[in-house]
Amino acid sequence: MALKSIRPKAREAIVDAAIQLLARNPGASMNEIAMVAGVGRATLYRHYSTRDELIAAIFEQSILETDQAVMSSINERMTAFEQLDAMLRAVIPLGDRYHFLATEFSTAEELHQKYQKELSWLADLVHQLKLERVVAQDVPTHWAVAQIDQIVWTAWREVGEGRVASADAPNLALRTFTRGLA
Amino acid sequence: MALKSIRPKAREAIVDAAIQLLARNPGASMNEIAMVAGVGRATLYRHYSTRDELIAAIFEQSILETDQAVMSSINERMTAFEQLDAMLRAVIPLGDRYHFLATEFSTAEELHQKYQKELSWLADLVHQLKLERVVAQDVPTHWAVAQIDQIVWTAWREVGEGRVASADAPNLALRTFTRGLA
DNA sequence: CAAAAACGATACATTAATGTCTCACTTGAG
DNA sequence: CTCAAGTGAGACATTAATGTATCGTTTTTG
Repeated sequence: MALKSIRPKAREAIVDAAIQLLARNPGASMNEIAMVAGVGRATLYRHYSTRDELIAAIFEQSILETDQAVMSSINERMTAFEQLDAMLRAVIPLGDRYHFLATEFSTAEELHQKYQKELSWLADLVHQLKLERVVAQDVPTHWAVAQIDQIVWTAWREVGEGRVASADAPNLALRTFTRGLA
Repeated sequence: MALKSIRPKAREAIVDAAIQLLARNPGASMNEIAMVAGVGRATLYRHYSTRDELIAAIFEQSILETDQAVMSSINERMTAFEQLDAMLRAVIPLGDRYHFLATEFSTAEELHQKYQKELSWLADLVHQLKLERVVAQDVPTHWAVAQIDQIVWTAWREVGEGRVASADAPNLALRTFTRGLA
């Protein structure tokens, strides 16, 4: 088989498969993950010696990737509204990774703190959106943050199911967030 | 113990506990469910001899309760917008039950069809909302349905966490759906 | 009060997933 | 080419959950 890739870093394949599977079904087994990753179960355990360790790695990578995607798509000179727009465009394609952060998985203290940091960034953004009158003052910040979470996840899913074009999703999401469906 | 309730129907307690637990953690064990229901594990199995059977019962009851709650809160003379309003008020307190229908659980054919019926009812409502210009024509119906799902679930959770007063939740949800957060 | 039904507790077999280990094979570096 | 490292396959022990069965007790019903 000339196409057989020459042993690409197994860790990446494992983490990708795990994110993909666990985002849809939190109960996915190590066996399934190994198979989807195209890797022996033993190899999986060589890289991540327990299930918790694997999940922690996924969690960390999810934070890293989404954080990096967001940070490299925004800058200080943008308005909060523009930042929200850029953030949605950057994050929706990573919806599966993003979902890991939203559905509180691991209870490990360190990871939980990193996630809280992400959340507080979002809360800050919402706060600025209020100052720019994009979000009304009387909307609870928690509610707005939760809506962003849900809209990102929904947009990713709808694109994945082929019901919304990937190019349209960020526009639809942004519009839904700010003006609703009217 | 004078307060010890005199053997209320165990089935209700079991189903309630199961809905409550499984909505939050789809992997909850029969043991946990029995304990939360205040019932022996053996008794649980006397009523539902397998886990799948229990889940099917929950699924059915969830459809029944939400359907009944919705149908008894609306009537033909209401506009679609008023129906949406009434539906949110009726369903948000049942958010955990509602979530069962949204997160496709059982793959049993019969149950799946019942759920599809619920979904198509929602799709019809969205269609009428478009005619009433509450929802814009160019919003995909699937997207609108997904938003209703997500908003109901989010509202229930926020109320449960104590971040939103239960009296405010339906207003907030309706407003978010129609006008967004602006 | 007395029989029948439902219950709690507990023991037990079964199953599925986790985690460990070994061995033979493939790949890549020197 | 050779050797070390990484890999796949699979055997194995361990654990946790599922589902079954029994027994003594409590509750309900008639």
